[in-house]
Amino acid sequence: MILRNQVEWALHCCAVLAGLPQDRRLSTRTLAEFHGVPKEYLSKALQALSQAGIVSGTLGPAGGYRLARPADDITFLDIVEAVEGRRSTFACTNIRFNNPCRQPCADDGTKACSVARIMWQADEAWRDSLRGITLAAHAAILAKDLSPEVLERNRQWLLSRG
Amino acid sequence: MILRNQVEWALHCCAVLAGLPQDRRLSTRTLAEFHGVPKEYLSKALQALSQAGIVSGTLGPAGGYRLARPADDITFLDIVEAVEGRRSTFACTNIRFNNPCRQPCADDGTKACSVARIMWQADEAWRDSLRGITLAAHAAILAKDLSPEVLERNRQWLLSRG
DNA sequence: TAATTACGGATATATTGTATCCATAAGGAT
DNA sequence: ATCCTTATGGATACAATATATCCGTAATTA
Repeated sequence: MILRNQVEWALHCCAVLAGLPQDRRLSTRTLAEFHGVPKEYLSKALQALSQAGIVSGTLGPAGGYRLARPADDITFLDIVEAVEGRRSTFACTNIRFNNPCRQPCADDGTKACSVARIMWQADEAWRDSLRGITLAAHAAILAKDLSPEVLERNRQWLLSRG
Repeated sequence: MILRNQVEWALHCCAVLAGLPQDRRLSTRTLAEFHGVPKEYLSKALQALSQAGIVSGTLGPAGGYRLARPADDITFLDIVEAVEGRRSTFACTNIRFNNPCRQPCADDGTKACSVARIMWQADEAWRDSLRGITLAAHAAILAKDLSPEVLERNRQWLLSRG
């Protein structure tokens, strides 16, 4: 069980977009070169983000992507779910109903399986954690991790491409 | 991203074993019939549990599996990790190092990527949640969910098989 | 008109999950 | 002793998903 590579790419792309002026756009080509990942496949992830309303894409030359909302209104969970989907990591197939000695309606079956409830509760803890981190909060972390020089150099390289 | 079917099977098998006397054993055949899952494939999950020291398997007729430890000393996380492995759901490929304008040693690279740290923190929240539920705790939940009659009927069916 | 872009569909390949089969060793019953 | 049942582990086949590429279309700018 592991998340798609696209999740990592999408998170880094959004982090990059969050560090730029809202009106500036970056093309798939630029984002792919910056991160060293295949352009065509990255495009699929960006399209998923676009469809989820996290980024906004425009056509034509000088087109590309920008964040569709303020950075403090986009959480890591938003991005992960846009690319990975919203299904729980645990799929309950209701094997309790396969029980050969179970009489019909012995238990009503309206309640979810106790095992599934526990697993879904853990998923919710995972989501809560990711819901607690916005792109703005991540930018603050990044500012502590990297030197101003590195951040500025990246910024200039990206803005020179578009 | 989704957990193996084997995780669900392993959890239910362990829950069943937790409801039986410690000295009684259940065979793969019985566990597979009870849950309506393929015997050969379930066997792989039980072998993983055995190798992780969660259940103990013995050979020969009247052989089978029992819990290797008391039910209050086995957590959901133990079982999930035995079957699914201990890798994080997020694999960091360090795409930050692909940055074309990055100068060598601009940042030291000893620190994990900020994105990965956030994702791994969420994984830890997931693990914490599963670590908090033991098989004994689950048995108490099950006792509330199901009627004593159903539990006893299951118990008798299982003990009659072995 | 030409070039560049996002977008979406179709396809191909690689990796992983699911499932089965078989050989082996060990324990219990006859 | 012999036979049956069991766990264990290896090998294999098949299905589903992830990864990646290619192409056609529409929109936008120069």
